[in-house]
Amino acid sequence: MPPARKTALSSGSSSVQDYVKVIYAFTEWQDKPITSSQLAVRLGVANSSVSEMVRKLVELQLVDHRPYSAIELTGAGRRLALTMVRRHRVLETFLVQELGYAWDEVHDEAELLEHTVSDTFINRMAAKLGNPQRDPHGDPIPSADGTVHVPNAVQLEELDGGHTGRITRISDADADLLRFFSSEQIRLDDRVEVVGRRPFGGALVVRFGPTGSARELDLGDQAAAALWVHSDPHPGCLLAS
Amino acid sequence: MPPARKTALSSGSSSVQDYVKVIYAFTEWQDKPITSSQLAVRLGVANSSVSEMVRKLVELQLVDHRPYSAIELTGAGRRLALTMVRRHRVLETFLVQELGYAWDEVHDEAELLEHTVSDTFINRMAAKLGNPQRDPHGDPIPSADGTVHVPNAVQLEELDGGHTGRITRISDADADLLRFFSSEQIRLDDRVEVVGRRPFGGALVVRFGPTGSARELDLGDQAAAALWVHSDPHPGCLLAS
DNA sequence: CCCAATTTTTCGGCATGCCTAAATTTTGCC
DNA sequence: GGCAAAATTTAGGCATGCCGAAAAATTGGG
Repeated sequence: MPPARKTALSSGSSSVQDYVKVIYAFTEWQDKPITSSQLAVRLGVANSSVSEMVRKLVELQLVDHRPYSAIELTGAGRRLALTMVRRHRVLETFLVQELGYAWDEVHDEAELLEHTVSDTFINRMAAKLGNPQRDPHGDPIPSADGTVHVPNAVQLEELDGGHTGRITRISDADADLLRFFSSEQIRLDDRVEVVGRRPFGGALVVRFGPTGSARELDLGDQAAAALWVHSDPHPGCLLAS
Repeated sequence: MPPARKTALSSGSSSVQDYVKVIYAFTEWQDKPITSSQLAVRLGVANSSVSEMVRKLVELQLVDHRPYSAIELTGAGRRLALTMVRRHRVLETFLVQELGYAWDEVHDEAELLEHTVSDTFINRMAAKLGNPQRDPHGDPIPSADGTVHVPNAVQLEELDGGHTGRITRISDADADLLRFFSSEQIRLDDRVEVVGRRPFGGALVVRFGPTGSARELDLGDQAAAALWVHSDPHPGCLLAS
């Protein structure tokens, strides 16, 4: 008897889910596919572990991979990844809105729960929340059928002086950073203006808050990379025709 | 460096938690400690697996055990078990009250989640629910500090004809049975009267509902064992002086 | 173009938990 | 009390995922 034939789309083990999720997250921003060693770093495992697991993911038809080349999700892999992303973000939203968690507390809890909860559970949470489109950090929540609307934002880091915009996304990867943003009262949907950059690769100077009472602030590289901005059209930039 | 020294009270693996939970659940009703083979049946694993795991539980000082004799929880074991029971029952209550789950849907979901959630998560759920004393099946919810009030109920099965009482607890072990109770409109806190027993080990005849419009019903052994009743004092029984 | 540095894979090992089959110990019936 | 049946433990294996070390493939600088 064949061993209980996986529902194809269905979960896979907790490890499989993590691998697929990280591969997806990488591709979401970089346009290059992820390499074995980058995957190892992000998962905190040895390169050899990645090699083995990737072989398994190929068998499960979740990724495409030729030896010594980069790793790309298949359609099924992408669907699984989107399921995991949806779970994670619905959970985070629920923790904040219904259970009074703070911004910086939700990531780790969601990271654990996302592997365990049923689709029913997620969908009922989402329904209770009114099927929100984004989570507390501004990350888009894929719908149950797997569609996502990724807002076209850029990292604050990449904007030149003079640009203005609205914060649409704040990376939840580093809880300390989130606490820093909290303490500086930097929040989703705040307006922001890039003033300039301190010389010799120094901090980014930005202005936050309403145009009258704006606070000026120095942001280090990590902070500037964690903030994603929907940039307003700018005189010096004709890309947005 | 010693390997990340367990917080003593802290979780243990998912398997350890299940073993401890089943050992506890058994002792909650039977006054004899559980044997190896009974444990195997309840966990759905082979006897040999139990032997191995019990050795590990002894090492972890969660149970006491001499070879070939029964298995008993230590203080730490009981504390861990109560933590798990609390988690399970808070989860069940939350699923029913906040997410609109039905009675018979919650057990399996809670069974999975109880191993994954943090204490914070459980305590915030409990707080949101107003720190309930019992779950949707009437099972008592241990408080965060590990105190439980077990209502002194007996299985309906064990009552003789003529006894009356109130249903205080309905075992959630069998979802089909729960659906049966639902369809028969048998609910927590309903009054019940034992009419008698069909001859030759037959079904138990009981009467449910308000004294005027009561329905009479035959209950099989499994159904009668799943219903726990707080029995009223009875003329023929002088145990409650 | 070639060789050394880097990346990736393979190879043996470890830990967890489970299994079946084979001891071993206990129990209960006569 | 003895002996067979039942319960329990030990022994040897399997699957999953991880590791470090060693081998193999790729790469990039001279």
